[in-house]
Amino acid sequence: MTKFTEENIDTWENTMRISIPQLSINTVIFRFHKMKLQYVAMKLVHGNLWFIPGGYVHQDECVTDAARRNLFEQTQIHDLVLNEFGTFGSSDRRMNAKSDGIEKLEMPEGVLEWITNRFVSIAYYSVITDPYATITASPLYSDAKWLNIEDDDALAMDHSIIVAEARKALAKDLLSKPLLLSFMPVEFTIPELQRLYEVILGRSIDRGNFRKRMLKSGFLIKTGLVKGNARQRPPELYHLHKDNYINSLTEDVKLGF
Amino acid sequence: MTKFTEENIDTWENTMRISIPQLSINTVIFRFHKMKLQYVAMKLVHGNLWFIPGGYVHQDECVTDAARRNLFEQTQIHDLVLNEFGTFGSSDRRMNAKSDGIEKLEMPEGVLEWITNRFVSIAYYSVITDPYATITASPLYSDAKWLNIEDDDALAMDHSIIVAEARKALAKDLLSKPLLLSFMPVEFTIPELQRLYEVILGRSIDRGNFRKRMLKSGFLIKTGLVKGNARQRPPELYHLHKDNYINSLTEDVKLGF
DNA sequence: TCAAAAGTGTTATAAATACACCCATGC
DNA sequence: GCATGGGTGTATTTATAACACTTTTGA
Repeated sequence: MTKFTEENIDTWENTMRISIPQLSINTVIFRFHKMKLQYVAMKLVHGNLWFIPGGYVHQDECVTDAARRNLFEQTQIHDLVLNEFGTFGSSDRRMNAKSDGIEKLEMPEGVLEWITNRFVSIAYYSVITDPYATITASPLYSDAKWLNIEDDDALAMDHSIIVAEARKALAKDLLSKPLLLSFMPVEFTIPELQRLYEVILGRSIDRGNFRKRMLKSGFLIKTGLVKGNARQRPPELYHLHKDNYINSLTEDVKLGF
Repeated sequence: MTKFTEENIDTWENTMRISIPQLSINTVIFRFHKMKLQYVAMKLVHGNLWFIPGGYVHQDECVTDAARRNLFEQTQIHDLVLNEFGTFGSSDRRMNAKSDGIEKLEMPEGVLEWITNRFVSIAYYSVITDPYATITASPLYSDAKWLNIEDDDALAMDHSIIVAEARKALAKDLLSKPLLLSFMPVEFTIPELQRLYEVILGRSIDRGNFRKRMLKSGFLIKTGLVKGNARQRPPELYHLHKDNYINSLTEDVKLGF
């Protein structure tokens, strides 16, 4: 796709008409896949610039609904975790038509003006359960892929910063938001869970202590099955006791008194 | 002030020209005054509706700078704590010309249209050191006062919710942001500090344990003076050891392993 | 039998919690 | 003296952290 079709132009003109100008949504879509924390990045049709998914807020729609609609358009999944974690609003926050290869799309002047305007972006993160994660592209983007967060690939604009902040938000929300419901498949092992915590927190955790603490929480139910891995002792499979897990969550801040 | 002056109209028309439409800033300005956590509310000229301070983002200005400029316009103080804590963007988020008494201001149609438009608001909180807190009004507002957060007065629009969320943000930031530098005067007592923590956290704290924990942190320096209060043992005065206090702050999340 | 990773247990230290008791002040 | 809130100490429990040992598997 090297230029806009008539249909694309109509879609964009409609979007511009019904959306709040200069305000965008960006969502960091996470998954935990093969022991890696990953997020979705999309490539602009021309050039080699990668972005995280985004969209606009319709006039008759609240911001979180816009984020949810956007997420659905991108993943075709309803009812995902969706948490707002910050606003990105530097004064030079805009796409560059030349360096970003947007002008090669040969879009109408009005659309180009809209797209290259200064945008304030409200940032969300979401979590997708691994096997159901297919991402659909949009007219602007020709490719979508999962990047490992530990690889810190360079993204366009301030999107690398947004991803980094999203990871911090994950860490802060680990005890208060039901993230495991989305991160973990129906059955999983404690070592897998530990890797998730480690990559979110960015530090290693003692195996014995992690296990002890997790089992004491009371939301891990042993299935009796084991995961046949490789040439080592197979880890035991657990599933989440949803109610106990939800009840274990707390907004409390640990202050030490 | 019952209607707009020529000068006000000029100011507003300039604001509209240079600001991002449908995007606003709101700031909850806190102080700790006479053992109460308070915030600034401003009354619209007509009617009896109270709002928290707010403003707009100029095209050439980043969002946090806009919040800072706004705060300065309202308080005449530079360099205050300013933390973003959320976005408020429901689809019906707008002022009502009739019920809010805005139409009585007899402002030009363009200004009225701007003001009563749907706005997405980015919310900040700030903290002001008690004795320096004078608030200046604006053309829209005839009165400004400090409200006690525990009184939960009803504010216009979603502003009560914004204030409640701001308090939650204070609690979350208590260990990671240097809030005490702004909340406490140069000299203060440990019981005063404890009341601040209690009102922010919304729960009572054991006196002995609070004291022990605070003194162990190493950022409280005894001045040797006491605060002559009333008919009881006078509490000792302390001041903050700024470096030690800053060093004691941490972004770490306590997870238990 | 060996390496590798899982599972379990022990111990030392530190932190959280719940109190009890004394102290200084003004009335 | 006494009520009031401030300052101090202690004991119990719980949590954290470090680490050693055992188990299970496939090659």
